[in-house]
Amino acid sequence: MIYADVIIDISHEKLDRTFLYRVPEEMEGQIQAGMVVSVPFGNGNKLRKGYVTGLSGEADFQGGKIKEIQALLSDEETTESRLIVLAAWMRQRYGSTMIQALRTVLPIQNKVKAKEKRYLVLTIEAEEGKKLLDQLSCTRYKARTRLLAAMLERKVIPASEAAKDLGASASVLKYFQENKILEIRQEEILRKPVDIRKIPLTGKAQLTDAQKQAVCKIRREWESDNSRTVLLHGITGSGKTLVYIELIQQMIEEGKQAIVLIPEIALTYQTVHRFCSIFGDKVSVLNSRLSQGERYDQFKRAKKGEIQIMVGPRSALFTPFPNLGLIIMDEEHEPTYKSENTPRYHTREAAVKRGELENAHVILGSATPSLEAYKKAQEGEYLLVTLNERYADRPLPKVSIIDMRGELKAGNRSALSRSLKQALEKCLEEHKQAMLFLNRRGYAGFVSCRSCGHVMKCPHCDVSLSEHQGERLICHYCGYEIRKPQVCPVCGSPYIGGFKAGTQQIQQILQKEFPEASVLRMDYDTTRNKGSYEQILASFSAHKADILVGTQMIVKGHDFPDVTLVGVLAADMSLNGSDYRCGERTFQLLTQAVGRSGRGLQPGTALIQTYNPDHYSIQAAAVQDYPAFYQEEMGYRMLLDYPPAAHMMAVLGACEQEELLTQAMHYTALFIRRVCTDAELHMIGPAPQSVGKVKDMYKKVIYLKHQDSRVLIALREKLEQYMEINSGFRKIYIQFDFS
DNA sequence: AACCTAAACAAC
DNA sequence: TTGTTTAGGTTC
Repeated sequence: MIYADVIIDISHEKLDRTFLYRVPEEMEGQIQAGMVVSVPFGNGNKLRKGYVTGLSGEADFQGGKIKEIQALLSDEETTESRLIVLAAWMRQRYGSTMIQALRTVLPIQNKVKAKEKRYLVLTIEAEEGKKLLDQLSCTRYKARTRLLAAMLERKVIPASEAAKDLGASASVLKYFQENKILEIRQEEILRKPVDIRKIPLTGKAQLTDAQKQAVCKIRREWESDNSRTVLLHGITGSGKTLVYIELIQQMIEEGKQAIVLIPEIALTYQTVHRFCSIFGDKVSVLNSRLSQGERYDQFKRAKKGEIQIMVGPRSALFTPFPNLGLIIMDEEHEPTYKSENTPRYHTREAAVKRGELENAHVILGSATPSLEAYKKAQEGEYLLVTLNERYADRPLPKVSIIDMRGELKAGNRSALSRSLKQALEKCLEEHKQAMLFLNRRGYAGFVSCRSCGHVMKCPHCDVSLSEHQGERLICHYCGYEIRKPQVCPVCGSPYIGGFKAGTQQIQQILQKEFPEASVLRMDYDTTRNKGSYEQILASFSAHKADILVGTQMIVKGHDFPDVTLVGVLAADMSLNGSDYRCGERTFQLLTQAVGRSGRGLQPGTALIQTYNPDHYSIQAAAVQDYPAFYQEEMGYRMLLDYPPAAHMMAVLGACEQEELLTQAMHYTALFIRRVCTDAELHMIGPAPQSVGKVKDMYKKVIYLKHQDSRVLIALREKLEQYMEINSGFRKIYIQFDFS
């Protein structure tokens, strides 16, 4: 007798576990984990869909109430079954309900109405049709005659075309339908988000020797018995994409499919363009701006074998390809690869897991690898492949670090240093382009009163309001907006003003300083409309503007050959974060930003403005020395037991009532101390999260560090049980976050 | 989600 | 006492 563990397809926390069902004898040979079955459930024995997650020889459930599986809804092992195994792994690794994990992994969330196209199909023989046509042409039925003549010629005509070009109204169609002369057939059409026709096929570019060597090294690894994940470390401008393209080509020739992961929507435009120009309609795209229906259609197309390459952000990892051969994760270090929703999975880990389950190769690519990946490469768990030369021997840009404290001493209080101003002048004279990077959107970072020091804060969040153009104050966390007050609301002083320039202000300053130059701005505020992102990039790429000012979204992956100057306006901004990763983040942003310069024929320069010119992240980024940075940063992580030196789990709590949250987190800490007496476990907190209140929700956190991730996972499971039983946690939202 | 049960509540 | 609403529990 065989039993199956089945998860019922009902989204409810309390149903989020397996139920044991008996497998009827006739199914014993076919049933497998991952299959979709129909089972009687609940008091009314209503038939419901369920997922088989495992099979066992004996029943570990007593009570004699075990019911029998009604039917198999899928009759073969599907791609989805492997995705279900991936979901089970995610549930266990990151902590979530199985249904939540299944929902992130399986595209079938809610039924989406398929878009349809209607066709007219002739159902009578040609001869009979001709006879009819002769009869009709003698009558006054002009529209009927026209339609029949066209139908005889083409047999199948799209309904829209018949209506528009032939003037075939509904009454005409009705006549033909009633006399069984033609039929209207409906065909589901799958929406295509990329219009391939607009992108010309260009074919592949020649690989450089360094790229060829990298490809060879990767292929050799793939031929070995237990091939490892590859970490492709290529400096900015070394042409990692060409290496990807070469390897994808190989996969397609072998009849396999490839997934290309990119950090976020921002990057899709250029990457997709690049892939489409080589692989044409074999490519499809996913991004968060696609509608539910479009998104679902892309998965369907992949499953049907219509496409071979899927390009998209982290959700593209779950594309149900029938024979997945390769997963490429570009810009592997990007923080957007970490999911913010439960299960809070990291795409890197999930990609490696999926590669393992599907027997597919995985390549992680970056100019500034995450410490996690680089450490694994150093230890031999990943294969490290390095690209050390820029494409076509272009030199790396000359970088100077500008000490802004010196500027202050010299009496320059502007956001632009004197050297940057000079460099901009020179750049504009030579008719080249410049990019200025400032990671602060809006007009000013915060607004405060010069006489009493009062800072304008958001009433719903624990952050200061940012000033935007048009005398508006906006909260960047919840979107709360008010008019800028004329006088200080506390002391009544009129001396109230903004501090710390944002991108809007920089744009204004530039327009004033360089009235003849045209300045584009790209940040969250200018890219909210569909297509605006592409528009800005396209117009800057066509040299319709001289200077591009923007937040971090401008530093990633773009290739503008005319840019010879990059200016980083406040390099230390990301250094002052409360996260242990801020050094790494700063290094990555700066390296990527500096790498935008000098990608064309002209050598480039870069200027980094900072108040911390001696910080190792800034120093290492200036000379693009990753190993040096890694050494330094890793030493710091080891010292303080931060990942990847140890594993860390954050217990995040959120609640509308501050008191309740404080108590609950206090008891959580006590519980942790009680159940885990391991001296190796380091606990920090409970403490307020870096932003202690967002949208009227108070937020607190406990950090737990341990060398062994299994200890943390076990602890998480105990905590989940504790919180399930204890009614004090009813109103508290708890999330677990691994890093 | 769908169903059942017990408790709370209102009306007779 | 009886009917009606509602909160809470159970589902292999």
